[in-house]
Amino acid sequence: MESSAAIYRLSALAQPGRLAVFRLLVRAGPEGIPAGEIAAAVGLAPNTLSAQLTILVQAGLLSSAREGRVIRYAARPDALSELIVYLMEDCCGGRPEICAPVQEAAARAACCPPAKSRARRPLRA
Amino acid sequence: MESSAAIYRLSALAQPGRLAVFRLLVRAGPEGIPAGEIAAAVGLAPNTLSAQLTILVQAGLLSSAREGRVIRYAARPDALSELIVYLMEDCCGGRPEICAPVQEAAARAACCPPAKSRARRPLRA
DNA sequence: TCCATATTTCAACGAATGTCGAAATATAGC
DNA sequence: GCTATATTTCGACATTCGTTGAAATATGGA
Repeated sequence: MESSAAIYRLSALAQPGRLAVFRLLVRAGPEGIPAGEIAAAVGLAPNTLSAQLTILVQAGLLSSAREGRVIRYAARPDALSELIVYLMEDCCGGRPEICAPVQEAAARAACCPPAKSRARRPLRA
Repeated sequence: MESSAAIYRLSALAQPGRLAVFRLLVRAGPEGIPAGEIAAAVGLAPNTLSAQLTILVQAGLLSSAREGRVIRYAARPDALSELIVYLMEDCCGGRPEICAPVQEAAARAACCPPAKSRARRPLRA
């Protein structure tokens, strides 16, 4: 992931309204939520929310799809993966004890059993 | 983790200079780097860097320790864990296939073999 | 004590950001 | 075509943010 893309995603998330929207949509899953319902849920004016949604979409964090009169927004899990990987890059540099807790925390947060234990090769060191 | 703390950390990272500093210190490990060397590495004026370091410290992302005339700054891995966990919270809601890729990506990014395979209980569904 | 080095603090400036009201656009149903 | 609903776009405003130059503080050594 490129540095500038990471900045866009981080600053998109670094605002109370947008973070609330993103977390709401992460919880909502792939079906997403129409803009109007999002506005009601997070307590933002429709036009204000529209501006924030635009920023989240441009950052790649959300996808949008029109369904008749409503537009559904959904979180893009890949965008989150990429950002996390970028932030953790080279985080141990040969000292596994440093980033192992980070890894474990991420695994726990994922709140589901590991898909299948695939071969894990240490990239460095 | 509290929402406001997450906002502080995200906006601390959402700026090119600060993100460069944080990543540099993540790579540098627990020994950290003196402020002057950081300034030279990322190409910021000492006073500008000082302001950015203050923001990163206040967000809890860095620790600082004076050593004689220099002040060493180091990344706090726990702060990153907490932020990642917060962003991934409830990310699957009963649909493991959604966040499993995120979890695997995080595990790969950690670039070291899993510390020890401790019991992994699915938190939800 | 005096000086050099390392870092921070202060005040000020231009640029970017978030929110609001009003108007515009898009879709569905009659 | 007309009306109602859903959402976006536009223009303006106050606020916040990042950088700069100058001055201040802290530490170590002669």
